[in-house]
Amino acid sequence: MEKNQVPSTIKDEALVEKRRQQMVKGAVTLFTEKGFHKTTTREIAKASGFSIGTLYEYIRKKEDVLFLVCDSIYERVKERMEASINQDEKSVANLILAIRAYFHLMHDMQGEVLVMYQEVKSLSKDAQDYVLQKERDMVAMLEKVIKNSLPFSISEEQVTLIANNIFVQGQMWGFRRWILQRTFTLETYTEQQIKLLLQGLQVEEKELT
Amino acid sequence: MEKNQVPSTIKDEALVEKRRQQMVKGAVTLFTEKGFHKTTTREIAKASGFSIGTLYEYIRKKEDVLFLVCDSIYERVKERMEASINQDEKSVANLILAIRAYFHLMHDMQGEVLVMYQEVKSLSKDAQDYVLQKERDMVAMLEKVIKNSLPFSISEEQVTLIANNIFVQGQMWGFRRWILQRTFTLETYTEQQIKLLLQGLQVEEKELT
Amino acid sequence: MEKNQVPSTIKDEALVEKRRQQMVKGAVTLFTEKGFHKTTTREIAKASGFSIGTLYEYIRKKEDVLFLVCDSIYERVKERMEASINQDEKSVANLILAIRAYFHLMHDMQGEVLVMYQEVKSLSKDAQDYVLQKERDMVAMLEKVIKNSLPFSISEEQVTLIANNIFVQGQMWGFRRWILQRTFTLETYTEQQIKLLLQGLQVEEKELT
Amino acid sequence: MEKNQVPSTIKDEALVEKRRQQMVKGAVTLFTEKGFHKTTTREIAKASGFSIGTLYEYIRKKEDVLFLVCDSIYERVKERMEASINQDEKSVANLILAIRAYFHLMHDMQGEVLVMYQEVKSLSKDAQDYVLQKERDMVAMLEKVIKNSLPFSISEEQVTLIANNIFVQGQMWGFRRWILQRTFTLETYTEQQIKLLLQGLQVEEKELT
DNA sequence: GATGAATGAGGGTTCATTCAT
DNA sequence: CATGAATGAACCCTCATTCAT
Repeated sequence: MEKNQVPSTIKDEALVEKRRQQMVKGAVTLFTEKGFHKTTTREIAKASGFSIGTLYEYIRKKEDVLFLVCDSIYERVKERMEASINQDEKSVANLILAIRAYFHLMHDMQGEVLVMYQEVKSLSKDAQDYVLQKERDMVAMLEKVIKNSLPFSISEEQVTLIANNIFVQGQMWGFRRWILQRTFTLETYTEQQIKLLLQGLQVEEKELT
Repeated sequence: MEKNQVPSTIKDEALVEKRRQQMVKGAVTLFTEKGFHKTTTREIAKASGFSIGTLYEYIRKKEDVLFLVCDSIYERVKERMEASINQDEKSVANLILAIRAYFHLMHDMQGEVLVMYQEVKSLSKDAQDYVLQKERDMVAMLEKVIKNSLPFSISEEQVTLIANNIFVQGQMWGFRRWILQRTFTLETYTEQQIKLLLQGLQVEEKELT
Repeated sequence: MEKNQVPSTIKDEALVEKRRQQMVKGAVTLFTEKGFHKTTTREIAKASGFSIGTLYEYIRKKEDVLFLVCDSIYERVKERMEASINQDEKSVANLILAIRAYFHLMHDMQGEVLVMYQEVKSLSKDAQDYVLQKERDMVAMLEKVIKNSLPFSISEEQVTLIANNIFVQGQMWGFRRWILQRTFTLETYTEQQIKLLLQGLQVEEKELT
Repeated sequence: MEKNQVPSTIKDEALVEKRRQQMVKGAVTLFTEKGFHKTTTREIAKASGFSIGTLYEYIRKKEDVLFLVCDSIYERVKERMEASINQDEKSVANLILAIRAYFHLMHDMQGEVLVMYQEVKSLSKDAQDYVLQKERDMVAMLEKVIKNSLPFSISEEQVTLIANNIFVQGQMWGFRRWILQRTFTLETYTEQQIKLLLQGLQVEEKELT
């Protein structure tokens, strides 16, 4: 289950990679502006810098573009998260680091993430499952950091709940931007959410180093 | 800015109301299953129990159906929330009551809410503003309850943040059902979120009556 | 297995019948001139006297037009043959009558028959079977007449062979028109083929009344 | 009017010949399976064992492939017929020999012949004339044998008619295979047709040696 | 000579919307 | 008021053909 779920008639794999990057970049902009359905394949081709014919050398169906976009988003999210945090370090500081990194990421990828959430249902069942799995992986990452960072143990359930809370709070920064970004900056938003969370976990300030 | 944003050629207002209820009911089901774009006007007409010609006596454009759906959703949400809570009562118990009522509501309206979030961007700018305002009203309601329920005062900012957290946690129960409803029942989910919240607010258990 | 193998969104059955007649008429001309593949659906619509949108209210796919054409051809062939001959009369004269009627028919429907033979393979397997069956019915009709008309008995095999010979000789008049219609008129062609056949069957001239 | 109606950019004529043989072989299979129109040039290239670019070094247009196929078919038919019979021998036996050879040939080339008949109209007028001429040559060959083989004289017209009958009866074995090859083997089919023909010609059995 | 990436005209089909009945 | 046949703009996708390497 890889991105070569989407076959191409082009043999040169490096070229396929390059063209698809162009495609994803152009498509994200368009999907953000008008949504998947109102974006035409010709527009995607144009925004990607090639002709409609060429577009279809690299995908089979319009839906494939959406899949490629979703795939690329999670790939980038995963990359950046893995670069930012240490999943195995055992300290609350690491959890805070992870949240900051994640919120920051969600800030940078507001458009992409919004697109993904509004359009996944246009994917085939299979593709949806694939994307959902990536999301689960992401949440699992957060769960691991949470477990490792707490000096005392909490139930699995609670870990799940908190991980999901953090996950959607990150997305919410982009989804509900019209409301939140009027009151908060990314920094104040991040710090206040962290504070609320730690209080909820009853972790003393002093325990943070 | 009311639902008569959507004009009809029919004079008999009671009939208009009745027909539109049929429409919304049929449309929600269809939109839930296939999304707004993949649902045709003919399907909406059929599901509503009348002909395509008749459908267009009660709306101008397909988008109007979506607007009517969104409007109806918020109408029902507002009604039920107002019936369930007392916005002016000053006690933490009232907040807990409100959260329970809201989560329960989100549970009952999973399909509708999901549709709304995935399709609002298909509305015209004006209609989007209208729906967004309804959402703001809803959040404002939560903010009021939060402020009234706390025995000590917290900053406006924090109230906003908490209200938004509660708001999306309610939606999240439906949005992320594939993950959450595997681990929690609506009750365990609700109670754990409440617990986490109150700890975050550092409200002592005993303060609840 | 009827012509309502091809569903229509139009409810008024009489209208469906009428529009499809227009369609078949227009399509046969076009198919004769340029073949099925080189004829566009827009051309069919135009030749039928309605818009492309209307065309698709009466069919599902372009292939349906071809099916309707084939179906209509055999329907007309069958009608005319049944009107011209008496399947149960026991005389050689009746066979001669049948051949004359059939050749005459093939002459009148040269275009249609040619189209059918050149394009059937563009039909789905199911539709092909349906058309093939109609053809078999037609041959069976000839076989019956042959059997009834001979004063002595011949083998089943020979009946089949002769029926098939007559069948393709009729079509050949249209298929090979560039060669045959230079040498023969329909009448001389018919009479010579009849003569050859009867000699082959060793039926004495005098036996014909 | 030769096969070099189809120009090639390649100078090496032997190579052109070789590549075109590969092409025709691959194309016949494809055309038989899916017809000319539903076969893509890429498929032809692949089946021929070279790239699409190379294909176009040996032809100008897709239609050229069809022409080459038709040309090759008649070339092979002519070759084999000339090898099998003696056009100048004056005996009924020779006619019988010719028919047997021709039917046998049509049996071996069922696919090819069918393709040719269903797709010729896709050729340009010029190419059609060229193919038609080859067909006329073939019929003329049969006419010559018929005339030479009869001990008494019959009219030109009748010769034409009989030649055409034989010609289509040979094709019919392939065209109507679903019906005929259920009842006959190639041998029984051939012998019965010969018998019927000779009776039609009122040639006594004993006259055959 | 051979390759295969690029092109874009053009085809089949859908569906929101209208309007005569 | 209700109906449903008619319309055509617009969309997705294919594939013959070219040309730089």
